[in-house]
Amino acid sequence: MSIQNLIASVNERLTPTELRIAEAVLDDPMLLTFGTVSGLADRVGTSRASIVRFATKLGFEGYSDLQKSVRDGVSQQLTSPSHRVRHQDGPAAPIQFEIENAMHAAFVELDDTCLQSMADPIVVAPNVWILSGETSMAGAHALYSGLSMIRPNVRLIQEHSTGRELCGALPGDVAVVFDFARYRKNAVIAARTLSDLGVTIVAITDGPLSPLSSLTQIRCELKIPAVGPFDSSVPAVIAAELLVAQVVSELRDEARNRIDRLEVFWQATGTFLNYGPRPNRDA
Amino acid sequence: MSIQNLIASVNERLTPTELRIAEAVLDDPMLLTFGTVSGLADRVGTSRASIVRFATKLGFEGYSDLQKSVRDGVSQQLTSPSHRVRHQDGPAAPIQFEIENAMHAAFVELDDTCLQSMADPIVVAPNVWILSGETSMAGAHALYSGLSMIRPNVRLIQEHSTGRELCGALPGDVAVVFDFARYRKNAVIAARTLSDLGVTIVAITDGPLSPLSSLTQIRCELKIPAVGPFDSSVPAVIAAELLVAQVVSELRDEARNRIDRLEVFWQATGTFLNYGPRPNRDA
DNA sequence: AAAATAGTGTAACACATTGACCATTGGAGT
DNA sequence: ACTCCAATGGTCAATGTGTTACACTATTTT
Repeated sequence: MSIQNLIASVNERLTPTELRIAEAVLDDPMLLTFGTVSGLADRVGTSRASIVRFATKLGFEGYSDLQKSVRDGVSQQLTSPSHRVRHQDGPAAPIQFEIENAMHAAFVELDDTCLQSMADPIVVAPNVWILSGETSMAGAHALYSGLSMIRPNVRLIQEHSTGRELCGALPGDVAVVFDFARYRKNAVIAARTLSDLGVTIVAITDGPLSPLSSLTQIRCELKIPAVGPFDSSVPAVIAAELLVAQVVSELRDEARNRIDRLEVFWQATGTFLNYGPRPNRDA
Repeated sequence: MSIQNLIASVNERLTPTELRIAEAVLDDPMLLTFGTVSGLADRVGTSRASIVRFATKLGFEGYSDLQKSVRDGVSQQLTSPSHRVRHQDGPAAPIQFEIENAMHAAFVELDDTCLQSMADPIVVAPNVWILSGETSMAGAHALYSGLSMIRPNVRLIQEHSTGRELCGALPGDVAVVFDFARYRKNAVIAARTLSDLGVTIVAITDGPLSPLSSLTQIRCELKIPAVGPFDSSVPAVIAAELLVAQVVSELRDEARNRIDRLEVFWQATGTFLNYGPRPNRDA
């Protein structure tokens, strides 16, 4: 059983310090294979005793025992060459290539100018409506999730309730519409109706030939790769996330305040398991 | 320069004892990687001092220096590509770079073995339940969208109706749970309850330290980059899409038939604007 | 508010490793 | 025979290792 699985099996019972040890070990397993108790303790910023306790909690006699176990695993890996080939190229190699291509293209398309032109109307609009076909819902959901955390009056429209929900749309509002080849009739018609109403349309779609492209200049055009029989949502999700980030940077304090208030709610309702400082946070 | 080459370069000047040491080391390099002076001395049948002299003759400061050199070589050999990816990201890497790194890591993690272990239970389960925190909903939605097109009884559980919906779960069912750092209490508790009920848990999460990891062996562990103030859903979406593709390839005709029937419905209800052959189709 | 408990660090320990130093061996040359 | 010298083995203090017992703190329970 690998050290990762071993940690996984007890991760609920780890103390804060032991968690830090686990993180360090998972981040760089070499620390265990070659390292010493003292080295690991210094690296984690704890005492040697805690390292030993960590080893015993994992079910070993002590650190030496744990290290021996890890080394045995490493020896096996080294002697069997199968391990090295397995990870080179997965079965998804062509898919991987396609998706990475599409991602590159998406990042090129979503440059500052494009993102700004899409974010500007969202910043000032009283209401933001998000429309999407059922199959490209992942991108719409990412946008909804992000936007609704940083500004009010964001609504994700489900296909079955298009009319009922959209009847509240007013001139000056913004509608962000996701739609890709084999364009959903429902989404396109709703977008056209909103456009006629004076709602600004922001289109996230797949090319100048899209029916959405004729509705608005504010749009981005993505390359959509296939994963198995279906289209990938990854480009749409990236577009949504970058758009959210752009809106955040334009709203500045307003967005930050809202996030702070949201955080208060989360803490009060005990939404999350841990409230410690996030591992990767920078804004 | 490898230890073999190093020995070769001085083999003319080795004393008989040193030759025996060299033979032992070449025969089993692990002796050097993990062994001690005493161990090696006993194995060769000589004194510890001779081992040290051997090390200095090879050009090192002492035995420790030699061992360090060997270990560095070994480390490079067995550092997996995914690990290398994870470690090359600097402190302030641009978003694009971070996301592409995370994608690479995701493709490495989601190899055949991993995808199969996750797809197998989904293929045979009577019911599939998809759980997710609100913030990682995009991945869950991608999975729901894909799976529900290729098999029946797939349900996406919203946080507010967890209890009402999940009470229909039975042993033998499968629950696919998305959850990432700052784990949603709701999702974790629901997963644990289902697990106790005898439902197979498939976890898409962010490491062995996730509370989900202690529930099941069937899981994948993704690196989640940050986009602005929020976490990216891209890795979760990719995992979902690859998983769908894997399930499709295992279901084969059953999935194809279902897609065909769905197509008939779409045509009958005029869901799409154009019915021409899809641009990117291959399965 | 007091007591019990869990978590953590400090200090002491027993032991292993290491390389410098010295002793012994064994053979080659004078 | 004797010296010389490289090769080898042994000893030992210094350092570093893993481990354990104990004390302190924070948290929870009573």
